[in-house]
Amino acid sequence: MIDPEGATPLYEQVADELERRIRAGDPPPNRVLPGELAIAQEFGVARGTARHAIAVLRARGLVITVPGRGTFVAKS
Amino acid sequence: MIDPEGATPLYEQVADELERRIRAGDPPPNRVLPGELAIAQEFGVARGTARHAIAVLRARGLVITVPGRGTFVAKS
DNA sequence: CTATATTTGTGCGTATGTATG
DNA sequence: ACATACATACGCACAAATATA
Repeated sequence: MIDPEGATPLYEQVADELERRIRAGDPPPNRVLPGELAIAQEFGVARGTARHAIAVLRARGLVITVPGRGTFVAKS
Repeated sequence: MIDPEGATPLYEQVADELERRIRAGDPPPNRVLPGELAIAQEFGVARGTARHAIAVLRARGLVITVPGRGTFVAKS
């Protein structure tokens, strides 16, 4: 699922996978995404990489991050 | 005692010092360790660093943490 | 039963240092 | 010089569990 040796950056691979899930309705709109640590652990990457992936989703308008609360799936 | 400039990470230095105390019987088995905030203040580190140090002690099997109660010295 | 205080759990934001390609 | 990735460390805020008044 995640290929550390691949040409595309890890944070992009993680972002793509998370986007795939969101579009599949997991998690649904207005629900929180797993936290940075949870994502980092699941994908076996550093927290910074998980953060970077979330930033990509934010740039894509898929999620909204609220400091101290979490990252929510934007209502499409 | 704690060297912020040292090569070894702060959380490890704190963990080592706490282990030294535990082995010296302070605190004794089944007694609670100082809380994360107390440890952080005493050593002049952030709470996250104190948490990390406690996690190390837990991994070493020296302490057991109970949410909402505290961290206890494991009976050796 | 409710309220409060304490402690751990979680989550985010940020900064710095190191290593690699 | 730059991008990627990891590790460490700081801070802040809120949630959950526990104990007690």
